[in-house]
Amino acid sequence: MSLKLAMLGFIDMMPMSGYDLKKYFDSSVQFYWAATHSQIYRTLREMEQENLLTVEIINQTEFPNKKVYQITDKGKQTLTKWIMQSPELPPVRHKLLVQLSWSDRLKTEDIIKLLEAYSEQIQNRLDIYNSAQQTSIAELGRTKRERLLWRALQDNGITAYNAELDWARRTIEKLKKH
Amino acid sequence: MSLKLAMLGFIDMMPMSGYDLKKYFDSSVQFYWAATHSQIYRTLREMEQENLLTVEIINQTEFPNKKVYQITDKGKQTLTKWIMQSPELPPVRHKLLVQLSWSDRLKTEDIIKLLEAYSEQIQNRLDIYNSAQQTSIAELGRTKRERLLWRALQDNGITAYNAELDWARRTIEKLKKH
DNA sequence: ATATACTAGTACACATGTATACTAGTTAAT
DNA sequence: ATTAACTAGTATACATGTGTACTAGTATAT
Repeated sequence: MSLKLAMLGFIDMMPMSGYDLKKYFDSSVQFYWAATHSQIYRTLREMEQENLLTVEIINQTEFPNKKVYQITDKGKQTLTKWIMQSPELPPVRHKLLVQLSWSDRLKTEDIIKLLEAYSEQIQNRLDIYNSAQQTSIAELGRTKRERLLWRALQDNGITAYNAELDWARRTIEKLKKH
Repeated sequence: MSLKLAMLGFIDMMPMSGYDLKKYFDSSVQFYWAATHSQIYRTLREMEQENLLTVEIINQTEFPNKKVYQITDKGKQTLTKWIMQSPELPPVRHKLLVQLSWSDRLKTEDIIKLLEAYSEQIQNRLDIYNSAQQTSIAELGRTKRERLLWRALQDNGITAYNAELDWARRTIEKLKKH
């Protein structure tokens, strides 16, 4: 449902192809709702069958032909309905925590190495979030309030990853003191 | 893989049935790696075929018969290998953020209601994390260091949800000032 | 007396996500 | 001259996760 929601939102901004959608996903929502191209093309076909979208085949000479999807009235109504759905807690799938659960069989230094490697990954992600490019995406919002919202989405990632980084450092300290 | 890792870890503590496993999942790892009973029973069969586990059917008179699974040597080796795997960033599937992405079509008060409903969910989750029951689970660790680790897992959840709660409140304030 | 919850599983169907291979022309780089 | 990257999609297999129905006996509650 959320994949369809995200896709509908983009297509509502502007009619576009699956190929375009994939690029928009990768440059914006990727960090809180990633999608592969297989998923996107499959879901476009589904949404067309559900009459949320209509297709038009655009013939191109220099490039392969493309299918441009447009949102229908039913699609717009569905979009609004989904946006207002009561929010749920994001499901967590935290592999590192599972690893740590059973890591008592490792040497303390190896547990610390796990946490340090993890911290590095987080730091890389934070670097991307703080990059000028990410910031400028939020400024593409169509209204002042939409820009405020998009900045809040970016803030969410930065806040969450900073908390995670703090936690990793605290945990490393506790292991060292132990 | 992580499901198998989590299951192997439990069975390595003590031979047990799928039914037992489900209960352990629900009372401990559930918040960072949830599993349904369908998934657990299916995966037990797979792991037996891969020679990570052996089964023994225990006949019971007052209850249905049960299948008790035990870890093999290969299972123990695999467990250690998986624990040491280089950590990855947890994939994020944050539906609320997708909703907020396209929420500019709502009234500001309705966006705030979304964020408030979300905060409530987080608060509920935090209450569970802070409950005496959750705390005592960490104290069941078999060694001092394992207890330290299990407390760190609990700390991870508390830290992450507090950060999320702070973010939601900040975002509500920004929307109100707007 | 009846309904509910617990124990312990099997069997499916379906939804969602991932990974690759394939086609096929165009442009840019080494 | 050849390789790589870009555009735009199809096809398919597989992995993972969710939901529900079914069996069947025991214990507890109303």
